[in-house]
Amino acid sequence: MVLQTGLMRAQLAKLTGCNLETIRYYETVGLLPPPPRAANGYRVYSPDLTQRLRFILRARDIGFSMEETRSLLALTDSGTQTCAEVKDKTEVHLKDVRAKIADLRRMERILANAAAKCSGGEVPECPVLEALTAG
Amino acid sequence: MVLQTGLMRAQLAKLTGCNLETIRYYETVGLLPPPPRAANGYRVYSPDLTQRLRFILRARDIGFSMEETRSLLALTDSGTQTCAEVKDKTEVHLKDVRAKIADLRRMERILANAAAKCSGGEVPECPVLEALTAG
DNA sequence: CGTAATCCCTGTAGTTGCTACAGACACAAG
DNA sequence: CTTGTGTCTGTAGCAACTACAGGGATTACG
Repeated sequence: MVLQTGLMRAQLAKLTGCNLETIRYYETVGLLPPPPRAANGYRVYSPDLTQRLRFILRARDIGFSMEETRSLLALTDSGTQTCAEVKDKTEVHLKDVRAKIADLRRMERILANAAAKCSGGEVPECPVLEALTAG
Repeated sequence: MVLQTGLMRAQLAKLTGCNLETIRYYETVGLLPPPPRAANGYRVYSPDLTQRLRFILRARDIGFSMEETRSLLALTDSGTQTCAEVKDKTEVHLKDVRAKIADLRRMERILANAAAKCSGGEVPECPVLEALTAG
């Protein structure tokens, strides 16, 4: 099966690291639009669908729910919302993203610290919990 | 019900923003240890259990699975692992955390950009997808 | 002091977000 | 022409919560 214009599902899965079935799932729940089909009925994925899937996977990986991801995607599916709506939602997401970054940085600092201490022979009394929950 | 030494479940839920039932769930799956009980059988949560729950919630919020969270917590439940194991796991988590931070920063930049463009009257052609998936 | 409201207990059922499997059709290779 | 691989569909299973039902304890009110 050779397609000059796009990828088939398994190729897309491999390229993005996404599970094969998850791609179809995202289509059924509306995160991905139904792609065009080849003559045999097989789905054909264009580069911009590939890109959209990558976005969804990243959002998932950093802890956004499907509804939040849907809302993020809606920012780009323009024409459906007013400018004020887009701006408001964007700022809400931005605040959320910055909070996540702060949490991750805290965790990064603690883990780096623990790893450094851990280079000796003994298991240190890692102060992970204290350091992370404080501040 | 007045307790001088700790919180009851609903108080803990309110304090941490966690769902009431989720606290009990984390106990059944072993992320939280079974807390001591008052004379009437009610759970009593000490400050360090409160702290542990906060850690779990943060980890969840930034996209760690329950198993990953369990593994992070195990770093602090010392005595169960060798130094080498702790160090290895810590470094794996650290790498993961840094990847998440990179993704989030990318998303932050894009959202901030979109919000800035959006201050005018028109809905811009937000290049959110392109910018996020590139790089 | 009774009883209604509220909070906790337990077990279990439902929801979200995937992930895997079963049975049937498509197509390339030997 | 059949064997193997890849796709299709629908449906079932799993992880991580979340909600609900039925029953006991405490507190508040008349």
